[in-house]
Amino acid sequence: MTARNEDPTRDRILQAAGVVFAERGFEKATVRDICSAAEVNLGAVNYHFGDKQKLYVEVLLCAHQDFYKKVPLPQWSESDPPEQKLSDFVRTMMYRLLLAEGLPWQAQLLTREMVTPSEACRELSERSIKPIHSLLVGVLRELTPEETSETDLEKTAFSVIGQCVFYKMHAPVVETIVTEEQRADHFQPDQLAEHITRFTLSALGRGSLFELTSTVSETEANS
Amino acid sequence: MTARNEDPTRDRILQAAGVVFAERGFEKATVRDICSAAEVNLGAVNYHFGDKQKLYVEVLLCAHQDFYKKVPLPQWSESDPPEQKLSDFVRTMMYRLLLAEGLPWQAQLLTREMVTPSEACRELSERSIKPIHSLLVGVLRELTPEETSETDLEKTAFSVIGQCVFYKMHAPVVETIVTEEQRADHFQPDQLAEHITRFTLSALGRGSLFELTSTVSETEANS
DNA sequence: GTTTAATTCAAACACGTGTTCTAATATAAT
DNA sequence: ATTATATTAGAACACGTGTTTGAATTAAAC
Repeated sequence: MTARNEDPTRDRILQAAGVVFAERGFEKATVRDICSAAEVNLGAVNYHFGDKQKLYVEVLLCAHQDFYKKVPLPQWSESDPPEQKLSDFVRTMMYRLLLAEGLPWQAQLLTREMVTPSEACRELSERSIKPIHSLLVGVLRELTPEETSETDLEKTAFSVIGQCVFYKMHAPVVETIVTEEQRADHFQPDQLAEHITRFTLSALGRGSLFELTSTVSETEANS
Repeated sequence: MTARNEDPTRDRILQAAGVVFAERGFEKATVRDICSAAEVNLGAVNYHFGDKQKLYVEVLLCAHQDFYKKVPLPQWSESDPPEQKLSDFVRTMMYRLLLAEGLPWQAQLLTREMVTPSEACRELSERSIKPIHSLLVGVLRELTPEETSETDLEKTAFSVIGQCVFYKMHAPVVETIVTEEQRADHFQPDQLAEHITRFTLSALGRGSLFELTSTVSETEANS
């Protein structure tokens, strides 16, 4: 049948476990579900991976490698204005967070770990998170005074990320507050990204929140 | 309801279930734990409440009533400057979120529901969330131009709340990025509240983030 | 005091979970 | 072909969960 493509049950498990874990998370995903999805015997997980947790770590590792090969972090040319970089960063963030359903399971799984890291493999989650964080800090450094402390930069980064993640994590909350129409009309990823970008730029003294379309303008609206 | 209370095991269960649910959440809290903590027979939960879920709803209802009688939302005098109101709001938020351990279990439980609402009783969670949200929107309205749309106000409110909630929800992430010392020195509730307040005010065109230490932060302004 | 209902208690039940066991089978080396 | 090893299969195990049961006990009513 299959020459040597994807038949070794180990790979089938890895694949199936990926989507099941991505859908349900570590706790709620059962070994039986995974084996059933992989069309593999129940004992196979323990035979090939030792136990459920080791399988999870393995899956996460693969997802991490796959994903960051296929979807590397954006890299701008040095000359790009930092406002543009921030805008891109936020938009990418919102896309990843809110459209993860449509993306391959790797993205979903990593997003899940980023948002609710499992106590199992913190070290691994760090590897997904830290690059994103430093990228953002780098952009923010271009947008803040020279003498800004590292601590303040980090808090600012958390302010940006906090805004983004909120819409993913607290979708239920948002749903109870804004109407269906409002959400359809004004709470789509692009619009949210624009709001967050403008809010942040305004906080950093670049542009103002509501008045002008100021993403790349030079208006020094100070008060 | 019943004039006579004190010991009826029902109350003991309610009390014990409160702290156990607050600590571990609905899923991870076991009926055995609760009954053991209440020093009550295992079957008592089912006898008095039907099942675990009905008990949870009951507990949440009580917590909600208790908490909002004891700790009502802050109400300022009309004359208070809106900057002060925002500062108070954010600080209260951070205290509730980050110091919930020290607060009675009701706060912890409600915070938990606010942050990860259980599918069981969404309607109940709404009752905790909406007042907070409208309070914030009210404050923000004073801080934004008249013509600001309701939608923009709401996004701005989510920007504020997102920043606050981030430190609660993603504590693990923060821990991987900032060092222990940094956290002890610069990431305490008061300092985070100040950053968030200044970030937000700056975004709204009031004050600037890093330069001046103008805003209300240290001044003991109790009302 | 007797009777009746409500409550407590210990034990067991039903079920889902991760894991392990042993025999059967495929795969490869000799 | 024979042997040795690696893998699979299905069943069973061990354990934790919420829930139920039925007898024992208490409290109340008559």
